[in-house]
Amino acid sequence: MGEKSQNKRKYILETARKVFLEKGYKNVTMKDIVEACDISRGGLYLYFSSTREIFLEVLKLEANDDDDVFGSNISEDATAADILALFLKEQKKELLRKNNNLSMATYEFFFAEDMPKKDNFLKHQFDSAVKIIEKLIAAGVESGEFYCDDCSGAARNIMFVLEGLKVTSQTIGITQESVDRELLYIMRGLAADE
Amino acid sequence: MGEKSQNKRKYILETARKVFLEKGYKNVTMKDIVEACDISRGGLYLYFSSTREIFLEVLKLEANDDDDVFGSNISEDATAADILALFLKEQKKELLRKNNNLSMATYEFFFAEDMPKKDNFLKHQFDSAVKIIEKLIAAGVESGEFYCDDCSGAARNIMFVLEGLKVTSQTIGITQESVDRELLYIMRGLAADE
Amino acid sequence: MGEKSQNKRKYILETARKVFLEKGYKNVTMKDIVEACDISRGGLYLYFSSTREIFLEVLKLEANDDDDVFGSNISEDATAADILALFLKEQKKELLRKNNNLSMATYEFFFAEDMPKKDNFLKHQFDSAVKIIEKLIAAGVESGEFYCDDCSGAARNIMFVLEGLKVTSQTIGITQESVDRELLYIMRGLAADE
Amino acid sequence: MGEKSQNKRKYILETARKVFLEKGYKNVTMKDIVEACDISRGGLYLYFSSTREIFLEVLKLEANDDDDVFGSNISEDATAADILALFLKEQKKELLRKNNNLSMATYEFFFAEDMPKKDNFLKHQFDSAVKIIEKLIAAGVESGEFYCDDCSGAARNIMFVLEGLKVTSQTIGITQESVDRELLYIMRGLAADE
DNA sequence: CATGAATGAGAGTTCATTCAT
DNA sequence: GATGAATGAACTCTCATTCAT
Repeated sequence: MGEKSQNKRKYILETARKVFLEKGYKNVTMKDIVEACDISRGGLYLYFSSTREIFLEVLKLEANDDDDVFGSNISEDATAADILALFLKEQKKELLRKNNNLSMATYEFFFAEDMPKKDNFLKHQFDSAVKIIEKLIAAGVESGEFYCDDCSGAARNIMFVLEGLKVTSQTIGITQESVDRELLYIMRGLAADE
Repeated sequence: MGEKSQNKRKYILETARKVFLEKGYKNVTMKDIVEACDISRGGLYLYFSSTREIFLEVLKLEANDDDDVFGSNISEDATAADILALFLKEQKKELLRKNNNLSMATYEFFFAEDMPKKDNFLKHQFDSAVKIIEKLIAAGVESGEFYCDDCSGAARNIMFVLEGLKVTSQTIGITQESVDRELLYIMRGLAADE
Repeated sequence: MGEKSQNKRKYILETARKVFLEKGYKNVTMKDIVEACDISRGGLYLYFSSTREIFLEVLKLEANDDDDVFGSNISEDATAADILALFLKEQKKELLRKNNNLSMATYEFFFAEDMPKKDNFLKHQFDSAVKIIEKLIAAGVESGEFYCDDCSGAARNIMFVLEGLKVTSQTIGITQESVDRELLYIMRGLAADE
Repeated sequence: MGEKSQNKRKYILETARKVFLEKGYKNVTMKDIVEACDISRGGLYLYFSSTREIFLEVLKLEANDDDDVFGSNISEDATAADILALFLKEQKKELLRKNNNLSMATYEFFFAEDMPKKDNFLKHQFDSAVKIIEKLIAAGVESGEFYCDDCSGAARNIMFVLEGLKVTSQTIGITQESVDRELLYIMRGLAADE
């Protein structure tokens, strides 16, 4: 039965997600997932044939969930600055969310596996985020909220800082104050009155 | 003989470095290192007892070598802007150096292993780099080369961007133009005439 | 429905035959046959319960088909020598027929499985072939075509040579010339003018 | 220690031989051999990496032992007929030796594995045996013991018969009388007074 | 009859680690 | 110090076989 099968598939991915959350990527074995799901060894192979495949599927689900980030909670009359602030706030939440966050495993995955650098979905995510931010800044400049003579550069800069924060939060840790300070620095850099 | 022993130790670390360079961190086994060093399995254990320990030692050596980065090639009458530009240029070289660079393995190591976040040498490196950049900027402001009302924030921002570039270069790839653009963006942000 | 069921049974055997042809005996799994037949795993078990059983059934069908070998294409006034020559020609065709021939799998089957040596149908085939050849030779001697003072021995000798050729063709290969030479040698041995 | 290592290697091969003798080729697993040798799983892999490899090595040893067959027990003044008779007697012994004989496993091996037909040592054995027999017959003709106008054909015929006997003895069984009868038939075919 | 998801035993393989020499 | 054979735990993966639907 296709539906039942789909449910089980989803169940496995959700369970596997928790395992990756806890143990990272490379330390997870098929056996770990089998045990976490409480299914048989062979049963797992009916659905997926490697931890790599499972992790990629988990990431896909994750990406779908993330798509909502921008779409919701934006009131009709929000200004560009409001939206950018909201976006950064979301990022901050993400950064500080210690134990419900796949960044660690994701980085590990991308470092441990040979992924194509030109065409992977991390790149797509990065590039599309840059575009969105660029538009927001441009809109802010238009409306007089922001001052910026290189919207594209500013957008990229923001994304690199966020990336830096993200990786830093995983390797050397980062405090809430640190994040606030960096995001504030960014917003200030765009402020019209500068 | 202590000296002989030290030499062998060093030989192992240098050889292991090449292995990590080629295969990353987690994919390297004690066996790999034994084979690369062409020593006996038991022999390796006389010096090190895990890949983790070896990798940490390799990183220590690496860190010592890196200390020279700032110390050399700076002429007496270099201005703050000169020095900062030089520093960024070094960073760029590092970023683009594809195959003689342990970043990949280092990131992998920090993601795959449970490291203390408060006290690890990546943090020390980061913090001391921030301090140095901050001083440079302050000196530049003093001399009128730079304009900046939050030297500390600017320094941290630079380091986060660099970290973002570094991780990005490993996961989704980065072109020389991209690096140039980002570094230019940073320098412009400090330019006095802004 | 019995008839429908019989058809399916036959379909499975015919499909399985192709699989054995391609992969031999021991390398074929129930899964292989299920997939080749495009039926369900459980479905196959309704008809057969092991590859061994299936192979034996395939061989039975095969044997039935082989019974025609002698019956057809023999004109009324054929002499004993003609018929023997025809028989050897058939055997030659069989020997050289590379890919539509179950010998390989059959040998493998008999070597890999513990079969009773006294009572298996290979033995029946062998023994009845010996008898037929013996009669042919006797008839040839009667008619003056052949010379032979041990028809039974000659018949067995022919069958052993054929068996040797058959196994040799599978293990170390055999050329058409080789086969011709051997068959000619046999016929010459029987020739009356020797 | 190379010598010790060689001894163990030999011990494994001898033990494995017994296993193949008992269970054939394809039914033997690495685990079977490990258990028969009473060594560790990993230990076996230090020496061999598959049952195929082990079987090939066993066959090599076997072949070396077989080389003596012709060399020994031949008195100075033996005639060609004597030597041929001796050879056939050896073959007979081999054929009837039920449980100390790798033929079964060897055939199984050659059927189950994809071996090159042009260049495998079975072929070498076959071809060189043909040559030896041919020479023997020629010598016998020379000395007046044999009559034969196609020594080469006769030699090949003998080998094919032997091959047929060999395979037949494994698949449908063969009695001592049968073997005697066939060998006698062969010798008679060569007798000068025919 | 037929399906196909599920199970679990078992084969293959690799390696960290030890230890007698 | 140094060797490398040996161990055994752990992991991957495949299938024969069952059973609820």
